Amino acid sequence: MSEKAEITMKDIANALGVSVATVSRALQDSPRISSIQRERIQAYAHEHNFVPNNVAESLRRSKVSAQKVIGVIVPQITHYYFSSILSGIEEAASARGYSIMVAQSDEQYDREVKICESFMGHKVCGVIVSQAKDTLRYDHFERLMECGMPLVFYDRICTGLNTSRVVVDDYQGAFTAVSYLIETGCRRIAFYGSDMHLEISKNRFNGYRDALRGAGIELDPSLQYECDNRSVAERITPELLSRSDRPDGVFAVNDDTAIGVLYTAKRMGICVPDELSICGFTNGERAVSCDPMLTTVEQRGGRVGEEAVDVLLDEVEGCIPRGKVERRVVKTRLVVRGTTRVKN
Amino acid sequence: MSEKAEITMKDIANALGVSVATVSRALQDSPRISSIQRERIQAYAHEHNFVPNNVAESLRRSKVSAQKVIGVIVPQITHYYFSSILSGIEEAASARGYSIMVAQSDEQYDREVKICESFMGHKVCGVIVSQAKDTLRYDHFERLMECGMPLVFYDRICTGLNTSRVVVDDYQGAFTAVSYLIETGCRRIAFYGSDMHLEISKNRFNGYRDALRGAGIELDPSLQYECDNRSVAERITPELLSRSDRPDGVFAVNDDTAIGVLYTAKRMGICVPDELSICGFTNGERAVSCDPMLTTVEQRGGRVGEEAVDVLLDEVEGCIPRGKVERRVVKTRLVVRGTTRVKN
DNA sequence: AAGAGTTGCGCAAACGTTTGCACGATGCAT
DNA sequence: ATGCATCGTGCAAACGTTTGCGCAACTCTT
Repeated sequence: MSEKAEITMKDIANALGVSVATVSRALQDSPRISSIQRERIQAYAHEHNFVPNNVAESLRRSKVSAQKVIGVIVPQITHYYFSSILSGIEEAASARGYSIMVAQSDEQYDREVKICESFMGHKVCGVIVSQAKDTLRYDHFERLMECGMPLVFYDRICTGLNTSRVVVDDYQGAFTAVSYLIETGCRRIAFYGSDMHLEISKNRFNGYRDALRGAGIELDPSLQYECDNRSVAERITPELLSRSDRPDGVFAVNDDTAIGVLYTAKRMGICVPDELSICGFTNGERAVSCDPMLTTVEQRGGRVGEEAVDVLLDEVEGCIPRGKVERRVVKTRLVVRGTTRVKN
Repeated sequence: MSEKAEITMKDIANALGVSVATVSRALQDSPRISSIQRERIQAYAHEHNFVPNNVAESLRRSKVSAQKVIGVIVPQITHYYFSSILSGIEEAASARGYSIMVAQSDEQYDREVKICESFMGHKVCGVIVSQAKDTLRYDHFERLMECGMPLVFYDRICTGLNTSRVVVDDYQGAFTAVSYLIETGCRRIAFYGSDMHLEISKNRFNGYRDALRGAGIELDPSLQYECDNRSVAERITPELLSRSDRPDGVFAVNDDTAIGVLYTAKRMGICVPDELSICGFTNGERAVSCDPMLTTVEQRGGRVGEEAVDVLLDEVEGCIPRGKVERRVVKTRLVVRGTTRVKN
């Protein structure tokens, strides 16, 4: 039943006794057509809710311009930061008349390669990507670039490639946060960061370091941990907090970790923030779900996504000379809540 | 620079002195080709990393089968439950060789209509959708169905349409949760739910009601609130908790609301769970971020997404007679944590 | 050795658009 | 009247595939 075959330009042309070319032109408001025909055709098309076949259009145009579809690679959709970026991408893309194809790499290099191939095959007009933790080679990205596919990295950029990118101001965010901890009385501040080969980790560490230096506080390597999630944080923190020279503040690379520290401290009877200030990075849902609520650096994923689309489409639509790399930095913002002391 | 034009079957054909037809057949392992040619062609293709043009393929096949792309409509990507469903969809789809196009309705009917049109134009093979809160008419969905487009609803199903759907066992989840509250000593249990015109809200209420009845506890309408988010919960809960006949348990329609109740209670000096048990619904990240951690009904978004893809593709690939509606229910699971008392 | 079947390949049409070009019909200036 | 733009329309090619059909060159079977 149903299967009421969808209507094509040919159907319209036959019904109205004109050629397909005329229908095509009428529907794109070409000047090379009489207004009388234009209206007649548009009316008929609308009435029979005709919707142009994008596939055919893309094929036809393929020599000059690609499909209005953006390929998006995200490591893990469920992570709040990524889903907020994805949301920003979707919004910006649809505002400019583009659709998005989404695939998750699940942090695996092989999947990333497969996804790139799929995107090539689907003739997306460009790709927005945050690379998998697993990814050390980038031949697949190079292959995309060789084919002239615009590429924009976000969050986890590919350091080996000279491409457009949009990141968050990790250094400034960390610097501001740690400076705030210092202003509110912290003197011994621990650092919980990811693997130092990731750019974001390095940058946040540098912000931390420089804030301390700026205040004349000496760096203590024994306060620096490689830890970027809650379970590890809950495992290693008890040792740290039972030291005689225990810290009076913690800056963590993300909210998850910060929450791990927070609850470990509470469990040990250490009062947050009076005895220990804690600051995270992300400002996701959980930052307001913990008790006390988390002071954290807002990472503004939505904005990151929007900027990425902007950069990409400027390149796609030729506003920007092809090959020029654009680097955008979105500003972070410190959100002060209950896990830090107040200025006196 | 770059722009190294991508390679097509024609290029391969020319290079190897065969026809495009032969190349096509060789690449799809057609039996109508000699193994010698097949290998020669496949080798050449692989070496020049040829990737078939999906757009052209789809166009060619359009009479018999559509593109291997699934359209997905989600109200809000950033909501944890939806992002977990989306993740499940992506995973299941890619496992079966399909890609997904994602768009968010942002809870608006108009956007939903636009998205449906876009999906039609892009010739997706089917659509998976959870409708916007705003959506009261469903002509746009009907139009899709008229064109023979398989349609699967998840979470917020369209009650006016007889289509395939996959939902969570809201009734059972609520029943189990409320029964548990009763077992652990609650006698006066409040209900915080969404607008009763939503199916999920009705079903969860029924589970709540029947659990009470089963225990011989009379329903008290003054304990039922229309409230499905934290800010409203924080506004209305103080009144409820200062009543002389205040409840000793709360069942909330989602974790956000439950957390609102939790913190309101704490602020009022009411001890959770000793004086007040609280149970949510979702089991997202925040459920383990609050203190005490939230007892809640796990909604298993990932599984919902997978099932939706399964149902859709069975229809697309013709395993299931077109037009047969399939209704799947994924089981929920009560996750007991710190906001409920323990059995004695 | 002749017919029948099989194998391996190419031709060409088709999918639904867009667009350069041509062509007839106007309008306008000579 | 003639020439020359201008306007509105149609023809047909092209985009990169897939696939029904035809055909030549084989391999058997008798």
